[in-house]
Amino acid sequence: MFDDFLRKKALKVTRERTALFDEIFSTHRHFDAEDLVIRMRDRGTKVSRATIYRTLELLHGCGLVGRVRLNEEKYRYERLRKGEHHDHLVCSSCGKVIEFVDAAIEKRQEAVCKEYEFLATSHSHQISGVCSGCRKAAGKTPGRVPGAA
Amino acid sequence: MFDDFLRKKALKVTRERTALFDEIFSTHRHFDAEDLVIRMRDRGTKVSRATIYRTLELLHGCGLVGRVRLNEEKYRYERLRKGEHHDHLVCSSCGKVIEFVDAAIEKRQEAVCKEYEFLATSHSHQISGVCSGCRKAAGKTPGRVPGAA
DNA sequence: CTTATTGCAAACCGTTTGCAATGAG
DNA sequence: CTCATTGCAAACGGTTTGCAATAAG
Repeated sequence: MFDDFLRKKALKVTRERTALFDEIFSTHRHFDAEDLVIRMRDRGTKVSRATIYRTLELLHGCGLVGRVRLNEEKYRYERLRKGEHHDHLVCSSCGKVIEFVDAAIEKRQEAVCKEYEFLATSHSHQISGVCSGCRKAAGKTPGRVPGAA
Repeated sequence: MFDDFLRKKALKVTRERTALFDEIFSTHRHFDAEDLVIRMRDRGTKVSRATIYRTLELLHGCGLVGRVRLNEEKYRYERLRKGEHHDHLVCSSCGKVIEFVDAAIEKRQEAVCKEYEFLATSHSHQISGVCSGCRKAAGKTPGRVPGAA
């Protein structure tokens, strides 16, 4: 599908782009650019950081990959499936990201936009806190992840 | 009130901190660090960028000022009044920020957290799109603000 | 006096970009 | 062949920090 997008735009299907797409779509995980640098290295495919950023931009532009700032300095990416949408619970202790969907919230958002005559194009909704795992482990050296908020 | 916080922590009430607090609390506007640099200069009080950042950190830490990344590279700050909370509609054309509160959404969030046994400490909810002003002005060179997304 | 705070400039960190070399079509 | 793409390293933009000078308590 990325290929279709590229061809339609007369862009080139390169080894790097294909490899990145494959790697990203091989899991459902959320990731940041640096994770991808490492995953590509581990996988044995060398791709420069610049290309990673440029490709993520393309994937984001065509709607295949979502990009959000969860109140951090860096972007977080996730593969997207069309028509699907969800919000996030972010654990500030271990960095875990839980996805949730709530129809009532979505509906209320539409109402709010209508009220302000606001034409929404996207939204991001994140709840920060401590996940159940870390709450249980409280006191027993919670698993602080390197980059967690 | 900032003074109380400082004294309680055995920190010093300096000319710079007082001036920054006064300036920030003189309006309700949202602002970024750079706005503050300019507002302080205009006001005739010279304060270094470093001190601005350090003071914002303090104000944020004690809950007097909120800090969010509205999917941009920089932080956005806003004065907070205790017990008060709101979410944001951000116009990607003119940069305007509209605040909104919706009890139903807040309630649903609590339900979601309960479901995942997640202990929420904060949340940020932003809807991006085009405000009514820009929608009306559409076609007539919308007022793109320098830093708008 | 003592210790926190300030301003400066340099460091930082993630991301973006100019440019020459490379490779897809 | 031609033009997009790549990798590198340097640039960027906002934020943070080490340090010597300064000022609050």
